[in-house]
Amino acid sequence: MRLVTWNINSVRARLGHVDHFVETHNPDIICFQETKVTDNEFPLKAFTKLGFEHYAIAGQKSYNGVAIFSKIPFTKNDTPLWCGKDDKRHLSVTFENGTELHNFYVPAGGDIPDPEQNDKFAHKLSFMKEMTAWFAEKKKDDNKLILVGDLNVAPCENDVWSHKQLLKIVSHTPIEVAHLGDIMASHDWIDVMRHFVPEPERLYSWWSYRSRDWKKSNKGRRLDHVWITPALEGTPTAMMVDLEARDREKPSDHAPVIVDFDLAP
DNA sequence: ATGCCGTATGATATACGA
Repeated sequence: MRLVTWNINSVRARLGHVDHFVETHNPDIICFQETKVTDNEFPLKAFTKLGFEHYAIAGQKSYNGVAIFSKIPFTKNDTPLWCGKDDKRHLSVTFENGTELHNFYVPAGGDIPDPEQNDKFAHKLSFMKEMTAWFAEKKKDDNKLILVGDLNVAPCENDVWSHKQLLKIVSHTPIEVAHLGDIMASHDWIDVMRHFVPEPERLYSWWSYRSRDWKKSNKGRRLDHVWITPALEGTPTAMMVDLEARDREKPSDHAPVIVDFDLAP
């Protein structure tokens, strides 16, 4: 089973990229973030044409939005109102073998890394705290869970181009890294990307639009994640960040992360 | 942190991304 997480930065602006990606990598399941489209405007036909018969979408106008497309059947689960907002940042589905997939888009958090001065940063921290409490509440040793998405935190030193220079930059501040660590501890989550590419190797999934040559400057960050619970330990067989997608004409600023599992959900 | 791009919107300026 091949699973993908991809912050697409507008699904409608990126349909050609999706076609190319699916033809090249033939995923079974794709989780998108930042679809930026309401459910009634979602370009579903493009996905059924690609063979994704099963889907769950939760979007809003302009901002946010998550979606799951799958060739494997699932049932959609109810999800909480994170921070009391219905802002379309989480989808959860369960496959027939009981594996539960969670697709998250954690708030970006704005520019100033101080919850007193910046409501967006306060929202990000609260969102992560709620995730910790929610998964702690849900925890059972035999839970087969996969969590993917744009978590907007690059936790390891080599998840960013300069650990030292980004310590006060939102996405790599110690408080965010600690909050992400709390979520990981809440269900003993395993970081699948770092299982395949351990520190101190550099590992990024996002590069700013603002550099002239993203590949040459390579000032990236690992904001996208794939985690599994211990009940699924050993099932991932390969991981790849698709740099080619980031290098195409008018790309998303995030690259797709591909993980292969020895699983038949 | 540098550098200033990209998406979306009752748009031609502004919010947001990170």
